[in-house]
Amino acid sequence: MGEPTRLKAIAAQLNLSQSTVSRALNDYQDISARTKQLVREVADELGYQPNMHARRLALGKSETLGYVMPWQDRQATESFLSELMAGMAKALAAYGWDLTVLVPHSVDEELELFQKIARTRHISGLVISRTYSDDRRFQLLRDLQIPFVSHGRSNDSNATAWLDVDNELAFAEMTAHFASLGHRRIAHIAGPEVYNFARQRTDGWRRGIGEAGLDPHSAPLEMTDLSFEGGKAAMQRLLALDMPPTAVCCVSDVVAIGAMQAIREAGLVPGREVSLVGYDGLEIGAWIEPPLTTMRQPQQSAGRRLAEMLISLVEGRTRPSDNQELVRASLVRRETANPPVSDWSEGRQGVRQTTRENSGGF
Amino acid sequence: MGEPTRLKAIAAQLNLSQSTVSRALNDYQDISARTKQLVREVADELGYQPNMHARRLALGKSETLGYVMPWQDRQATESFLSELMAGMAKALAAYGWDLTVLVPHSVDEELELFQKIARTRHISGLVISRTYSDDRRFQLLRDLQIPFVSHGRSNDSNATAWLDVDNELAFAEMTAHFASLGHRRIAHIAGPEVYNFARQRTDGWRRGIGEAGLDPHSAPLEMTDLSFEGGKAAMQRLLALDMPPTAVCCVSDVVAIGAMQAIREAGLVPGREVSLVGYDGLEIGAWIEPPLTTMRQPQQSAGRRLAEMLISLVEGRTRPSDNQELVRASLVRRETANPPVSDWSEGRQGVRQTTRENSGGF
DNA sequence: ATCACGACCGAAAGCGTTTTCGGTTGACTC
DNA sequence: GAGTCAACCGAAAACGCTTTCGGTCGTGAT
Repeated sequence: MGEPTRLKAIAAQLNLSQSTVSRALNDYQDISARTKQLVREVADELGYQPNMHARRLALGKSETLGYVMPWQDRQATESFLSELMAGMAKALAAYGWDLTVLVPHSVDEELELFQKIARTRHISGLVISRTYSDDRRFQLLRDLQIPFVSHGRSNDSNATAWLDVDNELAFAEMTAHFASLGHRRIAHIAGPEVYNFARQRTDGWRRGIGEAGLDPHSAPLEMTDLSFEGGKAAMQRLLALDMPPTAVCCVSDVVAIGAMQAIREAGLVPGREVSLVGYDGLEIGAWIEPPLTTMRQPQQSAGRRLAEMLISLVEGRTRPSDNQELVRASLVRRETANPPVSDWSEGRQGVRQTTRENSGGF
Repeated sequence: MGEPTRLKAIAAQLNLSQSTVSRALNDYQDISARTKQLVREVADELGYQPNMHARRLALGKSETLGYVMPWQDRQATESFLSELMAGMAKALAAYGWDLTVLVPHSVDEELELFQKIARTRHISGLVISRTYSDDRRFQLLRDLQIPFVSHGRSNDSNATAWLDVDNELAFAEMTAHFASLGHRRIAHIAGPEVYNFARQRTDGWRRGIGEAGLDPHSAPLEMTDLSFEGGKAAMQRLLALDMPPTAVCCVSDVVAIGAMQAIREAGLVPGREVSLVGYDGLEIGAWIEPPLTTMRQPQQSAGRRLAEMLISLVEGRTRPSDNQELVRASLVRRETANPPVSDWSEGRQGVRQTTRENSGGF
């Protein structure tokens, strides 16, 4: 209680000047070891903590990073956001830096926010996420000379700092996994193309299809938004095909859970007639029936890396292009990815309204 | 690009002194309307934004609030955390304040963190959550004279600021709801007593039991931790009772979802032989089979209120005890709360290993 | 004994605001 | 036409830190 102890107080107590104390605490070379020792002792005893504002004003830097929270489409991101942020905050705390969260209501407001930050400079670096394939933010942040790292790449991220999962590899592997289980009709429920990660995942799936010796052009592909309802509707469309898929690579867990619902409502069981794999590694996936097989990337360590990269950028120790990191997602085997059951879809043909020729191919 | 514009620059451009410009921007009375107008125009044109550190140093306050993220037990809280934080951040942004997130690893570290904040004062107020019935933080924060508001009450929160859901009312209503549907054996799966909200919910359930004319002492009560597994295990214990409940009030959605799993594994269907209601209003509850009935409180507006209360505390406009707010949770009717089916448990008696007398009671 | 030179420290100038305290105008009173 | 009083503005101190620039020692070399 009372007033916090300032530099002045500890200087007075030791009959030293304020500047000496400051340099002692900052480990300057021109202060004797003995003095440093003394100063540190008294500082500890008095519980000295520097006034951040004074410090940051003098230093001209803020030691504060901002995380731009993706908020336009609440649903999909929510669940692991806090984990990511916790990872960042913990890493920053180790350096004595702060994390402030920024919540723009719209894209335009986000760009305005950047302008403002460029002027106040009270936030010295930004982490952005939910990157688009065409993402205006990259150009703007470069122009404004705000250090930043993106969680996810973009067409415009060749020379900037980023941390991304290898989405393409993940979905190629996912597809290969299905192929190795014996599936031949492996569909993909894709997310909106504007999101770069959605495009990457589709690319990965397509690559996997090709590598499995299947035809990418005839492989079933449905697009949807990143929601439960979207996944459900997309799956319904897939089930209405002449040759429904026996396996589905879903762009996200939430979408996959929606797809499972559609499968059940069609009188089938997820993981039997139709296998599926989600993406994100949401814990809830383990709680549904049957538990959803998925792919996970560790969010907390991602947060840590993002923070570390950004700090080194702000400090000028590295260049943006030195901070590009691709991490690998890993498969979380649960119960929705199994070998195909033999020809269930033929049995269903009778049930369906329209009966066309099964187009050849596979 | 280039240097941000400072007060000095706009003063020079207008042949005014720096202090005049400052006062003009802050709408002091001793500056002529004309001058104010001029200053504001030039400021806009140059895109002036004050240097936060200088401002906060001069003002002696930080215009930054901290949110202490509950991190000890990751699981249960995660999902709506980001929503809460978004609510806070948005509200703060309207005042030009910042939100920084704090992630202590342990209780002790949290207390240390408070000490540090008390000295640096670079965070002028705290929002804490996950309150315990006996919560040391309240006493400490008062001693340190750090303005704070808690999201949830405690034994020690009579004179401090808080925002809480009326947990007791919610669970009393939940229980009454079951009673009105015709249930007589209404159980409760409770959370750890250390959490104040868990205790409140148990109290509410007990009150509801009494108000329904049932006997609180013989009503089935199981405690567990706030996890899927915990809920599952607790439900298994309830199902092993001589007279299993036909309805269960669950302390949280996650616990309820675990309970549903146990019900299914016992060959029963949630919402038929055993009804249940969760708490939290998680979206995922709508995605499982059958969709989980639950109770919800709006997280985002809670965040907003927490921020507003804390600002007014920091500004000294109100006293802590003026900021106590109880909000009401509302029932989200989905499909797991239905009238009891007639005497399913008698049929099960044969299946069970031990067959005791059904004790009379109700 | 002088000079140079490190080693160590103090004085003081910033950093960019806010705010107090006077000081200069002009109009208005009597 | 001297005095009063607003109205309006500038100078300067303060906030608490960092950092530059000298300055004072004692030591060793000359």
